[in-house]
Order: sequence, then structure tokens, then C-alpha cells
Amino acid sequence: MLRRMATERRVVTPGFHGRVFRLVRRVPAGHVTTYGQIATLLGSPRVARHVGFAMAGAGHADEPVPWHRVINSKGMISHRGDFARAQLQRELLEREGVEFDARGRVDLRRYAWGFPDYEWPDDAVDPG
DNA sequence: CCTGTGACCGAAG
DNA sequence: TCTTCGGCCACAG
Repeated sequence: MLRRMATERRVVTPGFHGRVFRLVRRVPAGHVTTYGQIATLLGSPRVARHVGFAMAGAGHADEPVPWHRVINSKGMISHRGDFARAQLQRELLEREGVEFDARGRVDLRRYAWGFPDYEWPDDAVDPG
């Protein structure tokens, strides 16, 4: 029911980038979030890719976006060939106290932000 | 008014 | 552990 509504409703609508940025700004220093988590909070885990698209343009946002706190579901930095940015991202996170293991992975159970005050829209997809 | 360009995810084999 | 595949669109130039 709730599930079906989610498939019929468009979640990536005009202003999507702005909604992504607003959510990412709520992640405090020393924590991380994932593309999929942001996508789920905005309406559907399927649009994680679009969250990535939005982050690619984070520099165009009116207000600063802590883009470095967004990593992928494996707990790794998505470099997509841009190793310079990936290294900067890692440095920024380490500066905030986020630890990486030998494989360059962050323990999401420990650092992922839970968005405790997030208010789910009525037509939000069932997260579980 | 087009068009190209993107930082993903989970399931299946 | 690896690859492939479907999901599916705003936005800057």
C-alpha cells in the first residue's frame, strides 16, 4: 500500500537538489551519511544515483554543503576516477575524527548519522 | 529550446 | 569477490 504509492509518486522533482542539500547540511561533523540514506529519506532508495548527481553540483548551492560527509553504502568514498577529490574528502573526514580501516572503509554502524529529528512525509516509502 | 552530464544501490548469477 | 543490470531525471550551458 504505502509501497505502491511510492512507485507511483515521483520523488525526483524540480528542487530535488535543494532538498538533498538541506538534508546533507544536517549531518554534523564527525558523522557521515550515504547516497542511499538521503534518497530513502527523500522518498525512495532507488534514486540514490540522483543524490550523487546532486552532490556533483554541491558547489553551486547558495549555502555551503558538507559534501564530504556523503559516502556510498559500502562505507567507502565514491571517487569515480577523481582521486584528488577523494583524497580531499578523506582528509576532511579524518580531520573531523572519522576513522578509515586498512581498506579505506568507514564503519557505518559507528559513524552514520541517524537523522533523529527527521519528519517523514505522509507518502514516504516504508524504510524497512 | 535542446543536450550532455552525472559522487549510487541492491539483487542476481 | 567479481560483473551486469534496471531503476530513471534535474540542471547548467
